Amino acid sequence: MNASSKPERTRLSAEDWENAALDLIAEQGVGALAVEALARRLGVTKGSFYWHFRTREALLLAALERWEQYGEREVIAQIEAIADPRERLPELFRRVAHELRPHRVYAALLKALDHPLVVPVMARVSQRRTEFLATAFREAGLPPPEALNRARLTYAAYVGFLQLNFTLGLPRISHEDFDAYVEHMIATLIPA
Amino acid sequence: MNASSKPERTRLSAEDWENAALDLIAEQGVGALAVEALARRLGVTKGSFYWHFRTREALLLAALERWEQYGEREVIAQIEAIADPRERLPELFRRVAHELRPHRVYAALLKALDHPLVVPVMARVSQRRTEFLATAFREAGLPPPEALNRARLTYAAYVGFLQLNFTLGLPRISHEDFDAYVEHMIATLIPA
DNA sequence: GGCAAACCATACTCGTGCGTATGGTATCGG
DNA sequence: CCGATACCATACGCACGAGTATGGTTTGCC
Repeated sequence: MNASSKPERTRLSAEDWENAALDLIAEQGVGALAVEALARRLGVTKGSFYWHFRTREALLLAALERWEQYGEREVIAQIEAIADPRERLPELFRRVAHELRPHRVYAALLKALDHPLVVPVMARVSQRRTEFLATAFREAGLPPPEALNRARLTYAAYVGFLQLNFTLGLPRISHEDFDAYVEHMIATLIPA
Repeated sequence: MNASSKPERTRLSAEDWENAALDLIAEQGVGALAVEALARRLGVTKGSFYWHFRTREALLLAALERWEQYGEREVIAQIEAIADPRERLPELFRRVAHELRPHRVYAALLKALDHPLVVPVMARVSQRRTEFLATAFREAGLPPPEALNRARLTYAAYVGFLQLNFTLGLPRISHEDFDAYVEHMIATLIPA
């Protein structure tokens, strides 16, 4: 029992701080990312932090870039591995719908679009994902201009869902209702 | 020329502060709502503010409630005035798409979902609007369970669109492309 | 025209969180 | 085993924004 019970009494690296920052952001939002709070969380003090980073913003930036790098690698790879292009979109929907961890950070960053540092990161990520969706819709048979609009619509629906059901706690949808909702999305957004 | 050139040298009421607060929120977000800044904007000092409100949070709360009250009255009334239920949804889409002012506040509040005070307000507003959409979809011929899911999907798409194209400045979509997008939404989300 | 209430200005206090200064302890190559 | 470098603790300074204290000015009303 020495994996995550006590705060791991080794010394820290910059990456440790970045990962801890992402955890904190996922749990309490960007606004809660304070250096003294993070230090307490890691069982050290500010003195440690300011050895690794020049400023609080530097940590935030590093954490965001880290997230941008290692964020969606697996999902995209898994989907592109599916042979039949017409099977990719429904599979993507269902797979994404049953994740949780990755959405937390994304939802937290959506709530923090005040902050100038997160805007460009979110813009890049959202842009890439929308384009990924657009090609998937083209491969599913939609003519290019419609594929792009459908991708925009789909990704907007994803983003909005996070806000409404994650951040706001709109009438806590049940497990079965959620599955029905996902199937409804598939039926209306993906061409037969 | 004495309507809005100089800051209106009359004395202020609580409502004046609330409206000014909403303007500021729409422009710069909830985070920028500071009492000294607002006071400067109105050409007075803090001394005035703390006569009208007990605290900064009290102002925010009052402003939010004000917005919740007088927010969507007209739109809903206009739409319900349309005789043919099947014409209501496309008309709603087009009409909402060509507004601007109301979306600014809503988008600003979406960015401020960190703040505990805005969450319940946004939850109530979003809930009501979703239900309004659901009945509209039922009136358009969708069976009740599907109507609800379609309403959720539609409203999520709206929220997501605001985030992606308003807050983030994703590739500034052109006017014609935007109209095409709206028509695409109508075609895919509204039953024939 | 004068008094009471409403409204506003000025000058503070105070908490909070960032950043700095400086000295201490662990770790590792030679 | 010893010095250099990496890592951390403690104790500060400092800016900024909320809230308070207190007194001044305007406005409505008798």
